[in-house]
Amino acid sequence: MSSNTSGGPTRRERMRAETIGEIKASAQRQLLEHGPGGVSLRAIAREVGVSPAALYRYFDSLDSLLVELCCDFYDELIDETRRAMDAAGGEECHLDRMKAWIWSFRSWAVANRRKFELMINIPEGAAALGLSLDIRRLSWEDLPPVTRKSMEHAQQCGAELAAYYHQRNDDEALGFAALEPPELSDGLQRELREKCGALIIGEELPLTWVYSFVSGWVRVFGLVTMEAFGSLPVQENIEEFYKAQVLSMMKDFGIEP
Amino acid sequence: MSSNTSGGPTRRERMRAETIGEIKASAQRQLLEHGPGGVSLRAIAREVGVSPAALYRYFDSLDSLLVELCCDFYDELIDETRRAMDAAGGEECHLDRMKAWIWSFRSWAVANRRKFELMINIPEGAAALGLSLDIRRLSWEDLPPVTRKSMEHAQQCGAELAAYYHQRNDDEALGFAALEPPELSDGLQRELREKCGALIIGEELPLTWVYSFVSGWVRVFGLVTMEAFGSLPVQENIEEFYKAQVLSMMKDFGIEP
DNA sequence: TAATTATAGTGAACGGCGTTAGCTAAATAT
DNA sequence: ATATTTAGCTAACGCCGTTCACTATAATTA
Repeated sequence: MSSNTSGGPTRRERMRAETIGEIKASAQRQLLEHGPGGVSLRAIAREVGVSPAALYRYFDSLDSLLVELCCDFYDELIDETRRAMDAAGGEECHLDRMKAWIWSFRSWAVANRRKFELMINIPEGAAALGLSLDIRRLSWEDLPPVTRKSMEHAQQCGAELAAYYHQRNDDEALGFAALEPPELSDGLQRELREKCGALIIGEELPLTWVYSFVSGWVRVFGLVTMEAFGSLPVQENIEEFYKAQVLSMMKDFGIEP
Repeated sequence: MSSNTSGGPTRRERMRAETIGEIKASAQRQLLEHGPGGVSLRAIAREVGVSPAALYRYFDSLDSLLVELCCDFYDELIDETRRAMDAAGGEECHLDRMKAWIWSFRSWAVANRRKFELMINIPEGAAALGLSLDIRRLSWEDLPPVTRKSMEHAQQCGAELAAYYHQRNDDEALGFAALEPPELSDGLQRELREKCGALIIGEELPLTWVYSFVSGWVRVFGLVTMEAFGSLPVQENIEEFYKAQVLSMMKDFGIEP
């Protein structure tokens, strides 16, 4: 007597989904209160009103529960970033959309320090972009889920850069704009183009653009993690400092506002 | 019957110091093998050949043992950096000494990922520079020990920047060299000067220099942490990429090699 | 409808953990 | 020689993640 004949999810499937939701909600509460490492299966079981062993019907282990949480957080981040980018302007506003990406990344990470901590410390997630080497030989579907989400997030920005590049390239009056890198060996050039170009940005761009992208990526990553971990020297005027840093970056890239 | 009459440490003090050494050594072994979080008091006790409770004669808790380990690691890092800087050149070579600082920081962090992980994740250590606000009202001796060490490390580089500034300032032929920041509010200007200037660099420098220093600091921190956590896009030609980044930074600051 | 199978749940146990309390023996100090 | 400080012990408390054997209950099949 399954309701599957009417197409929708089974009654059991609904119950199961709801239970999973409760478990995750409880785990998230504990994460927000005690930080990663303060999340305990037994405490979750107590809160949900079930025996500890029962949780193993829903998750393989505490770790895999945390990984799933992590993926959810990436989805949150990606959604919010998408919204912020769309609010910044539609087509032809790629520069503003990139700024919106940076800014919403920062705000989300700061407003959700604990979640962000977890995302950074999750082993497979941290090695997200670093795995690029093996990534090339792996199909997208077989990547560790956190890695995939993390790349999805990076690509939001990379795609915008590519669009911006084409926009400037089509309009001959604008010409090119990118940081001129020092002389680079063939090996590094290839690595930059293959990994960062094809994987992050999604298509092949000139070396100057790829180098600029990676340089900017490192700066933004540094800013966001330092602020989230509380090790940014500036503390009272952080927002302004951020904006100044973005302006400096653009100036370095030869982009005037 | 204490050997204290002859000035040296007591027999008991020697024993105690040796035991502390054994404990730390065992803890470090576990850290290197299993990462932070994989260090257990009971396992240490087993390895040292003593009951778990006995360890509490030497350390207040597992956490404080980890904090002490952390301080030792900072000493290691600071020592190695000092060596590298001295090897890079004596007086008048401040630029090379700063490069050496960056480079040895990077190599140490990569060669000692596990230790570096611990240093980053130790709560009070991470908030090192971020605490600057309260730091101003605290005497140096009362700072959390990890914070002090971390600042000591940063100051190694900051002092060099100050010396470089004076060198260029004295020699009128060279003039100034620093990144021109965008227009900054009075509040941010004061914060930069007070916290980063007085605290990191050790003396007051022009705003352009302080801004350049903090900008560079963020970039280096981003690079080092990303590489240590394996999330740097470039993987095969990291060293060259690093050197390129340093060159780009210098170029941005208006410093030609 | 009756028999069967898949699923969500239980309780008890294993081995691990950090930490505390109370005790003993040895080393030091008086 | 006596008193005191110190290093060590055992045992226990209350956590933890995880596994195992077992039971109802819901869904499927004959």
